[in-house]
Amino acid sequence: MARRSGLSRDTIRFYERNGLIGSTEGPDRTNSYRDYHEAVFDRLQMIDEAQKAGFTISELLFFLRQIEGPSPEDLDVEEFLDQKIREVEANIERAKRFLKTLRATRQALSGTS
Amino acid sequence: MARRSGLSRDTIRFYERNGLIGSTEGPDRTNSYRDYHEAVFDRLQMIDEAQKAGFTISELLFFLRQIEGPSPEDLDVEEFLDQKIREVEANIERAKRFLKTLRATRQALSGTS
DNA sequence: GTTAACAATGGACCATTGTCAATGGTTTGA
DNA sequence: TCAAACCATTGACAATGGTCCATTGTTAAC
Repeated sequence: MARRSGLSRDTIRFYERNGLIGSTEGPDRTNSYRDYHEAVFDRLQMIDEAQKAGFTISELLFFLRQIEGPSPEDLDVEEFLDQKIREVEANIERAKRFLKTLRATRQALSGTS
Repeated sequence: MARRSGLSRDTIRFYERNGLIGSTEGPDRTNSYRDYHEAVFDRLQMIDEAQKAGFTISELLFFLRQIEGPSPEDLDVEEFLDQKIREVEANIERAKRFLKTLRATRQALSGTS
């Protein structure tokens, strides 16, 4: 799973410790090797994206719990999502602005040298 | 400066310790109060943006040094900038993708409840 | 049946990016 | 002149997101 997902083994176990993913006992009960559902792969991909988009572990936890099984907290989650959506949008705008600065600097340099 | 920039005093001093900004001795030499050039304000703004765009302190250091005073390392800096520009672009794309996920989830929820 | 290569666990450790607290000096206004 | 409100310095502390290590168990190839 580590190789497939591009994450390190330790990172995956770190996520597992934090409840972001689950593992099952492997088919061979005589050892303690982990086994992962296929869905865990997708989830890891999304965790990685979310993380890079600025989600903290606990935000992810909250979010993922909802995706998997809706609960009475739905309203809170909607607010949370709206909030997060605005945040990510703001991040994108900020990044775009900063990109302009970078490009301008890059231009200035190539003119100079 | 802290009030104007929206950063905490400690954060500003943290940046100063790390060489991202400079301060001068104040006009009154009998105390040890700092004084900041007007340019420091702008720089703080940009540091904040850069930081949120994923630059580390040391990357910023490298970058800012160049902006202020071009050096023989210009070529390295061009490479560095090109690299960083690609990174930020990739971040933006990733964030956009993730935004879709968020919005889809949001939609699903509001349909449900 | 031994060895290399993998797996699990627990806990220590790490870098990054700040934040806080203790201590002590300075300024200002009443 | 005294207090409230600043400022500086130093070094400890903290949260986050991992990473590493020592120990021990398992598997597989030879």
